[in-house]
Amino acid sequence: MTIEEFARKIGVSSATVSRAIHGRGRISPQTRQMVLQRMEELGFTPNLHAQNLARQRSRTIGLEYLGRTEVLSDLFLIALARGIQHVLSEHGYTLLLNPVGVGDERASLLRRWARSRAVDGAIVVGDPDVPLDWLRKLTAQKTFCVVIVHHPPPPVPGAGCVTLDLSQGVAQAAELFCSMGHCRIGYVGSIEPDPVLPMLREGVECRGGCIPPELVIYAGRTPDDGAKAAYALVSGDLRPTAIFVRTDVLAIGAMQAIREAGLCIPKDISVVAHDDVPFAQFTDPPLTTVRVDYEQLGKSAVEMLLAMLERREPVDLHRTVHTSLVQRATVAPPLHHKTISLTGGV
Amino acid sequence: MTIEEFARKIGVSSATVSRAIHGRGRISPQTRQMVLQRMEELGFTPNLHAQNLARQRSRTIGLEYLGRTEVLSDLFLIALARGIQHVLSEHGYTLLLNPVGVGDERASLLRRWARSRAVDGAIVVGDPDVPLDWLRKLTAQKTFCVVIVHHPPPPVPGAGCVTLDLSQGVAQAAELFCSMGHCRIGYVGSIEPDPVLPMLREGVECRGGCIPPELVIYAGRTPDDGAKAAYALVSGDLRPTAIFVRTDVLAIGAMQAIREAGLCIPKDISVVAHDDVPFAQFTDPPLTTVRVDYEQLGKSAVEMLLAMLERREPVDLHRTVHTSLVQRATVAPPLHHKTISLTGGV
DNA sequence: AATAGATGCGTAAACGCTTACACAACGATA
DNA sequence: TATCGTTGTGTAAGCGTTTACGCATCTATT
Repeated sequence: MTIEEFARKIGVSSATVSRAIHGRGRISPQTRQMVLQRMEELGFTPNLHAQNLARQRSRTIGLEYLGRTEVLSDLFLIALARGIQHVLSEHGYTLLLNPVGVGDERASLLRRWARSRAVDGAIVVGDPDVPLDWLRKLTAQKTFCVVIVHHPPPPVPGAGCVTLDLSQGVAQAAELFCSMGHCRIGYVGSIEPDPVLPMLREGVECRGGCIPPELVIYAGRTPDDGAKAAYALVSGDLRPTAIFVRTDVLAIGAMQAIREAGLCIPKDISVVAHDDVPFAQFTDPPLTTVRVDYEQLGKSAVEMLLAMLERREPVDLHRTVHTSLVQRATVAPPLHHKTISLTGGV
Repeated sequence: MTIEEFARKIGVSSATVSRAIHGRGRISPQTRQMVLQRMEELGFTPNLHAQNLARQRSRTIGLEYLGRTEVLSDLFLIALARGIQHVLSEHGYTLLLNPVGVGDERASLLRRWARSRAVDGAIVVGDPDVPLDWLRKLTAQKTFCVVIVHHPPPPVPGAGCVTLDLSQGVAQAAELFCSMGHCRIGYVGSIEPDPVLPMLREGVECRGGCIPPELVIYAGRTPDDGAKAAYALVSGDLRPTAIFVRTDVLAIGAMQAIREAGLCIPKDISVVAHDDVPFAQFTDPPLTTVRVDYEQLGKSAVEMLLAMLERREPVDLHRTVHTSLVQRATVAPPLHHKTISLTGGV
């Protein structure tokens, strides 16, 4: 049923129906009520594509991740998407997730979406940053963007930024390690470049500890990657008394590898991870990890984007989200008094 | 840039550009190549809404879950969505995820999407089934559907069905329990109605075991729910020697509760769960669970839907996906020879 | 050389909305 | 009573595509 047919059927013009739907323009309250009610009765819903075409906007925004995995494969992106969708749906917007493909491939898909007006705007998660010229091209097409990055880029008109500052949580982890007496710490990274290692190292070194380069491994993304890295660390000549693992997903594999090596967490080796995904509190023992409030992050980003899209006035274009350590049970003081054999366990 | 502007700019008509883009209609190969190349150069992308309006279709499908949680909150739905999106993107389709809200709320949103032509079709996951009249209304609006359910509904024109048959995996679990010598088995369910318990009970009883009604608890969805239920089971008068937990997510909490009760898995109590989500192999010990190939399930459903949408053939409107048990390390024979005190551990 | 069918392309009419504008009806003011 | 703003509604012109149709132009057949 088209708006024209529907309008005839209830004895008004299509313009009146349109005004009733949007509550804008001059229309008497009675007529509006009547139209709305009969819409309900007859089940009329305006054609979305015609609306989008006429209004020159789609009330849809895209979520884009420039990293090497897909949005639906990463727990943290899922949490982010959830936060975004909550706010979005309250404002009648729709979220579009870029499908498969990686990095550049998706970056250019987003540009197509922008050009075809599939989306009015986008939230872009950097990995860890966002190419500046690409961002400029996007905003030049009147597609508003909010980027989520570790370091704020130079201002780009039409683009906002929420920076995810990991330093606090990581500093707390360093402090915990050192206060427990750990001074030789291993590091299992995910993918380079990685802003976390320098932060952690600074925190550790200013307290007299160290993260020796030979105890740094960039593992990858999967639990298996984490397992391999942990095994390497733990079976090396100079076993660390504690390790920091860049993501909980890596850590779940790392912990398994450590167990299988006959070591006990946290007695023989302490572990701190990063992200605090939902399963982190259910590992054995529960994982001490840096909490990132991804839902909050998503909300901040989308609120900023909506402000840009709706008001079209320069809102505050920068926010920061911080992290903090949540202590559970994978950290304990090191065993200084004896050497532990790899296979013997405790 | 509109197609008209672009066409003028390269010296042809808009119709020619359109024909070049779609490769349909009468157009010389040379012209087509030229247009395509200049599109690349000038960065022209047709307006999606105008296309959708003119073609009366959006190449978009919706994924709908009629249960009580959101799509992005359930690991199994995420896996499903991933499988769907893979196939979809190969065919130039887009996936739309219904936002927040539960059950009926979303069911009526999907109807709106269908009426507004936001989606051409939908994949509907029942919980556990799909209201028949609702489905008929949907297909009556020319929105093709594929439902994923436990029991195939009577045929509805315009709707396909893939049934997820859990019986095999559950039967294997029953067999494993019994062959190990467990005969008093506890059950932690999720939400009723639940087709699994009858299946399990049948398998257990025909081998001489039992699932006493007092050892059946419908817990909920979260790990905490699972923990509470497991604690109740394990601290009751008649402790089961093995428990079946309806989902891995419940199980992860249940296992923690069992550990905290001082019991050892699998020595003191065996656990089998259901779903085989990604973290299942990384619990301690690795979880024996019924594997559901959600990505495959999603692929089957979307292939069927695409066949209907593209009108290739009256495809086979029914498929079945089966499950199977993956044995890891949470099952062992029961300790028959002594009574275990709750707090004492082993 | 005349005709018929292909072939390639342009013109213009949808597709179903929104909204600027026109206009009639009305009460308030001069 | 004449004038004026105000209010509610209808008319019609976009929005940017797709595609049926018509018209040249070309090749193949007689």
